[in-house]
Formats: sequence, structure tokens, C-alpha cells
Amino acid sequence: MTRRPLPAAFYARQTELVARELLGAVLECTVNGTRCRGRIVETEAYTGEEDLACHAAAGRTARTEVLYGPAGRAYVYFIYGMHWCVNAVTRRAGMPSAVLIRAVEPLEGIEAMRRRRHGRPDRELTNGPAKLCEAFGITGPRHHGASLISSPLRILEGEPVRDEDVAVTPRIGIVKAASDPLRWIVRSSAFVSGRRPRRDET
DNA sequence: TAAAGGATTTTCT
DNA sequence: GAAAATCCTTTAC
Repeated sequence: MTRRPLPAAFYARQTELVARELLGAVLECTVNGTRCRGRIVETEAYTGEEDLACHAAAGRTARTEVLYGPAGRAYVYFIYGMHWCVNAVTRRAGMPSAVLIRAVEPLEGIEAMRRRRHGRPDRELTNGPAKLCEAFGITGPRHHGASLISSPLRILEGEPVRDEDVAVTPRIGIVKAASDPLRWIVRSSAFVSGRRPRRDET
């Protein structure tokens, strides 16, 4: 199926809106000639320096440089000594914000995903932010800072998701020091309903 | 089914 | 030196 990449203007908007509208879009990553695709079903907004859970709360550093750049690029970070996670940078240069891709539903390249995920059950291939990066072969060295419009890691137009199919769930206490530690995850599919909830998720 | 702990390295205090 | 935008296994009920 032919799908167009979402344009830079899509990302250059309020972060929460981008998080909502990324539901239904298609994440695509081609590594060594193998293409994987998945429908985005769970996202989370990180809104800027004032958002204490956002990496930009630490200010402009080598790590957060990409967040301060233009919208529509990939912010790929390494966490807990072993996992990669991927974000879409939003708004505009100088406004450090992004949307974390928390889960996708596999559409294409499922054999490669099973291989990279060591034969885990299909439900467990991509139902978490680090799981989907492992399944798709997304890593910082390969993809950090790359354009989501033109690089081998892209986000394509999908089918819009209706409001009645979206669940918004609070996520509490992600950062201990946060004075307003209430965040939201938006979901659009039964695919992630079987995911084990986080301790800080109700 | 839920809770707890370990893995493992980067990042900032 | 502590914590981290997580995942997986083990243990307990």
C-alpha cells in the first residue's frame, strides 16, 4: 500500500495534539533491506522544559540537543542501560518537546520482529516503547536525529482514529520531584489492552 | 494476578 | 553517586 509520509507541518503543532493525531499513523523502519511497519496505538506527550518528566527539564545538553531542533525528527534515547525508545520531535526549534511512541500494532515485517524479539508471542512484539524499538531495529546510532519524513525511519499517513476509540489514561508519579506529576497516555486499540500496566498507571 | 527485584549504562547532581 | 520516559523473571498469594 502506498502511503505518504506525514509532513513537517504535522509535527510543528501543540505536542498533545500531535500525540493524539499520531494514533492510527504508520511507523516504518527499513534496516538492511527489511521493512517493518506498524500502526501507532499508544503515545505520550512531553511538552517542554517546564514538564519535569521531559528530558528537556534538564536544559539544553548534548543529550537533549535534538529536542531543541526542528519538528519532525527522531529523538532516540537509551535508558536503563539496555533499551532504546523513539520520539517524534514537535513544535519548532527552541521549543524542546516530543511525543514518545509507546506501542504499535504490527502490520508488515512480522517475521523480522519475531526474530529480533527472540520468538516472543506476537502480542508482546511491539506493545511497549522499548519493545517496538527492538522489534523494528531502531537504535540511537542508526536513527537519533534523523528526519521522520525522509530517512529509513519514517511515519506515514494512516487511517484516522475516532474520538470514541481513544482512551486517555492518567500516569502518575513518573518523576518524583514533579509538582504536577499527572501525565496522560493516549491509546486507540485493543492491541495494548493486554499489556501489563505500569505501577504508576491506574 | 500482583508485586518485587535485577539487568546495565548513560546522564546529571 | 543516584536515578532513569523499561522489560523480564521470579516469588508470593
